[in-house]
Amino acid sequence: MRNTIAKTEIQKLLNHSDVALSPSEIETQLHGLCNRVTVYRVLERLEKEGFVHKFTNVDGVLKYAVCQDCDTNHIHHHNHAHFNCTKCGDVTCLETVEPKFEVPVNYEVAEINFTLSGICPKCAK
Amino acid sequence: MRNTIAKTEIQKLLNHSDVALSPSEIETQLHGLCNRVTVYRVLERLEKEGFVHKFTNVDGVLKYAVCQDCDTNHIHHHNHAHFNCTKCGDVTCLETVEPKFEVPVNYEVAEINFTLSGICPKCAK
DNA sequence: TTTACATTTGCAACAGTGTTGCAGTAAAGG
DNA sequence: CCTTTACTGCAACACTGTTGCAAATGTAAA
Ligand SMILES: [Mn+2]
Ligand SMILES: [Mn+2]
Ligand SMILES: [Zn+2]
Ligand SMILES: [Zn+2]
Repeated sequence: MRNTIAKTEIQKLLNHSDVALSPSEIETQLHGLCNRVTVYRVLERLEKEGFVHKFTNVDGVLKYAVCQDCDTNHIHHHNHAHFNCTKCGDVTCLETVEPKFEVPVNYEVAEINFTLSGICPKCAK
Repeated sequence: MRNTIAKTEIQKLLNHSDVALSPSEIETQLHGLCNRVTVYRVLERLEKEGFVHKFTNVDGVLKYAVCQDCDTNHIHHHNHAHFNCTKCGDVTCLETVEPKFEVPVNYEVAEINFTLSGICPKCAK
């Protein structure tokens, strides 16, 4: 997979962001550097390469964030929680929060999507 | 809130369904009984009245399902899991599955959205 | 039963998200 | 520098969900 300007800039954005970003947020922050469609396709590539993981936010919109441990550990585990602040709108990875649960017999769980909403520390005070 | 034909039929659909339904699925099953927009507005009403609860599926689409214990217990608790079968596409409430988790300090959790995906019992064999 | 009126509905129009096909562009290696 | 093929932009599309407004309808009072 080739290193293009769009890819490089999107990777930079995600690396420097402390919140998960949606394709449209990324497009805005790129100030017209590339087309909307390219953002989608680059993100798809970055996910395949293991640089980012994606999830669906409570509002149904896609969000992308860098993988924290995957690149170092070479193991992909994305069963952590995501937090959506209803005040500032920020969506953050809670890498340390992994839900414990038990499903009824015969259900085979492959992936989980665990999104919390409420007030984040920044907005709490 | 008034009892209209649309509302009655949508309630029937949801009551008799063992899977959660999206507005568009409901619209289809109503065979043109009412407008698309009406489905959205009726569902909104039913949710306010406490007959149904809604959540966002892994694919970002809204899903509605009847409340099981709420109407009898008069307590609303919707922190249960939802299961999305990747084979048949069915989305079901797992009323008994409630995730256990702990968030970092200063995070105030108001609601949770916990969606599992994998293979359902029907498709497992 | 009729009337009055707030609620509900249909329609049209819209915003937003995500996808696809295709022609043109540019990265990477030789 | 040339060739190959991945990548990009554009246009067009499908789908989900929302809103404003005029017309229809449910409900309760007259
Ligand atoms: Mn994450
Ligand atoms: Mn449910
Ligand atoms: Zn916040
Ligand atoms: Zn299934």
